[in-house]
Amino acid sequence: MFDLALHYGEGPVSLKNVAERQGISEHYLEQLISGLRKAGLVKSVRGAQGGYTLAKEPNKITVGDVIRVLEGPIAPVDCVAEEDPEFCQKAENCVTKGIWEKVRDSIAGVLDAITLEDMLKDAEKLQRDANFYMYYI
Amino acid sequence: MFDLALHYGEGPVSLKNVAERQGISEHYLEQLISGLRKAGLVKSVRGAQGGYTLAKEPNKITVGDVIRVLEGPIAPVDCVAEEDPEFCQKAENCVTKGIWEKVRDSIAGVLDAITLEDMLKDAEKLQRDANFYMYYI
DNA sequence: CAAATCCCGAGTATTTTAGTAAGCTATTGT
DNA sequence: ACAATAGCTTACTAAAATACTCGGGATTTG
Repeated sequence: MFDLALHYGEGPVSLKNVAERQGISEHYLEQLISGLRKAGLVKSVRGAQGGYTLAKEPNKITVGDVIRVLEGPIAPVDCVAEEDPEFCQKAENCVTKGIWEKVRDSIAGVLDAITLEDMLKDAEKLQRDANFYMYYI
Repeated sequence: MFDLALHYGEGPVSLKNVAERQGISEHYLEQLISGLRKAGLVKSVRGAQGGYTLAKEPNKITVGDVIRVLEGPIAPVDCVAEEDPEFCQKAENCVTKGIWEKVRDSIAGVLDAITLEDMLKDAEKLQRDANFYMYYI
């Protein structure tokens, strides 16, 4: 998704290209992006010169959106999963459940606050810093 | 650890009792508490009438302390583990690493802010609420 | 038509998790 | 002394999750 954000507005990006640039197997990417497409985060264009594009602007997609599709609902333990939490008999007077809920919300808070656009900015900064050190040495 | 906190100041608590009260196998508890003892969070007393006690007051032990012993260093992904993070070639200009660091710190922040004493208070409240509903119905 | 791509379902190797099992060692009460 | 209690240690295991690979089909473009 970061790679797609990087080329947002330049037409469809093929998985072959993403695979090469990011060092991830094309087959594996296909599997991952399938879910992202079904979730409406990317659009696909079939056939030669086809590929994928983000379905929304990079600042409208959060890391939380992506993670929830790829990894499932945020859930430090199953009984406090964001979706379909696993039923537990002891839940009524369980002291740890409240703790896991706090953990879950704190994770979600972080992930939902970061957009793909934020990642682009961070990447630029990383690049600038790398260049700085290059010249310095 | 919560059960030991519950009986803090009453002498050693045997794993047999903890196992019965908390519905966890005694054998499994032995395995878990072994690490907690080595980490200095509990003290053991061998022999008949022996058992375990917290090594510090409940307000001096955080959930983070316990989790780190039982589950290892906090690490949403291995490359940002609190201890001995796994080396990654791409780390130099990895955009996601920073995100995972924020997630890690946010989890640690929650867990380190809750003490066993806090859990005792929460448990009391859960108990009060349960009683309230019992009378109400 | 052929090449480039997306699309889909199955299969797999490794690791982690949450335990079980068996047997030893230390202490205490009678 | 000795039996009962309870801690201590190592090894094993069953099930699930993870991170993939593999093969083949469906679409579109030149």
